[in-house]
Amino acid sequence: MSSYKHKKVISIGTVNELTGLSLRQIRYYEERELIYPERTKRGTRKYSFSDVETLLQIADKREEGVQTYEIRKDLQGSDKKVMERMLRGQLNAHFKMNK
Amino acid sequence: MSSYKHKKVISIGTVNELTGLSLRQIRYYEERELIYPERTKRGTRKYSFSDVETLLQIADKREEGVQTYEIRKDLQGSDKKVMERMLRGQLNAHFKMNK
DNA sequence: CGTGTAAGGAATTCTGACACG
DNA sequence: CGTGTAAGGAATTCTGACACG
Repeated sequence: MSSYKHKKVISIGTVNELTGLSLRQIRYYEERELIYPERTKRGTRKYSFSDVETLLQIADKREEGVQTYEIRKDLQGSDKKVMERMLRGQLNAHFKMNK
Repeated sequence: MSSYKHKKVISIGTVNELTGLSLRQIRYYEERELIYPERTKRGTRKYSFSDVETLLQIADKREEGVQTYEIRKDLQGSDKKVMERMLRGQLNAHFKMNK
């Protein structure tokens, strides 16, 4: 479930190819805390497919002129939704209170 | 289904960390046609999570002393099984002849 | 604020080869 | 056969900064 999508294995150059965003943009969105890549021992950034998806969403918002500060709030909102959904799923699985 | 698992986005250094295999070994198994990484324009190899799994299987076989030639035959055998399984699934979906 | 760029250094990856066996 | 290693070059990534606005 969290295995391939969230594993941080993609280098910034590949993320650039996957998203079309410049290295500068990708690093800047990290600085603004929209994404959270990991670092290898030598300090190179590693991204997950999930990060790539988020970057694609960011690119859309940016084209609409939305500022990074606003985008961060939106992303946190949808993160919360995902968490809630997962939590609900877990609870349902345990207590079998669905339908 | 084929999206994240088969997308070639992982560089050889990361594959080394994920599998514990040396760069030399990883490249050699490609030479012996056990795995098929893609190349970027500049020629660097890119692997998928699926390739990483295959490499893990190769490592196990090699520890048992199995030669690369034999391993290739085994891998092709399991590839065939996977293909058959997928094909059967497709057929079932279309003709609803399951159970 | 968001992004481009030149700068210098450090780490990565590539290939072909010699080595051992 | 399978893997290590030294070799030299090319490409990648990093950071901090100046620029425009």
